[in-house]
Amino acid sequence: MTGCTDLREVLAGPVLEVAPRLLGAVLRHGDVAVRLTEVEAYDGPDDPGSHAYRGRTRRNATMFGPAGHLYCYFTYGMHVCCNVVCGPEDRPSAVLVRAGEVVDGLELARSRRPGSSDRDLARGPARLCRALGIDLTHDGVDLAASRQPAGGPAPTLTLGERVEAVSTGPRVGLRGAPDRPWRFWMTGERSVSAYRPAKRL
DNA sequence: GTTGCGATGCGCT
DNA sequence: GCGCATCGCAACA
Repeated sequence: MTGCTDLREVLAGPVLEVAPRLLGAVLRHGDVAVRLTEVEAYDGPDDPGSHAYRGRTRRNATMFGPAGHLYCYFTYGMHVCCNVVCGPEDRPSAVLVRAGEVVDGLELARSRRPGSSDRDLARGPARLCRALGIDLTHDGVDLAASRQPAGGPAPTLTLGERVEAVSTGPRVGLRGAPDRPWRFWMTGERSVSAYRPAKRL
C-alpha cells in the first residue's frame, strides 16, 4: 500500500503497458479476493472493439473518466463484466478483467457460484464478477480510493510484482477488430478463460 | 478435451 | 427492433 497515488499513476499510463501489469494484481471486494491471470485491452475512441468507439453514452461514461475507476456493464441479458479504466483522462481506455484465481474468501465465492469447480470460480469475465459479488452498482467506483464509502465494502485493486511470463493473443468474442493481439494472460495459467479459437466468421 | 446453441434484458440506432 | 467484451449445458472426440 504504498499507495493509491502509485496505483493511479500506473493506471494512467498507456493502456497497452498497463494491461500486462495488471496480471498478478489482486482485485478484492469484501472478503473475496482474486488474483488476475487474464486481461484484455481496449484502447481509445478508435478501437472498434471498444464500448467507447461510438462515443460517450450513459453506459460507458465511466470509461471517459479518470484512470483507476471500475467500469462495470451488463451484457447478454444476465452477465456483469468489469474493466479497470486507464490511460490519460482524455482517452477512453480500459482493461477488461477476464479471469483470475480466487485467493481469499473461497467459501463465499463458492456459495456465489454453486456447482462450479474452484478452478472455474473466476474463469471468465462474468464469472469473476459473480465470484467477487461485483454488480452494476460498482460502476464508477474509485479503486484507488483511500476510504471506503459508507454502505458496504467497495472493490479495491493491489498491484503485484511484474509478471515475467506473459502471453498475448487476439481478443475474445468481439465482432470488431478481433485481430489485435491485445489479450494478455499469464503463460501456463490454467485459470485463464477457455478460448474459443476460430469462432463464427 | 472440443464445438454448438439457447437464455435473457439492457443500451443503442 | 437488434446486437451483445457470456455462460452453462449437451453432445461429441
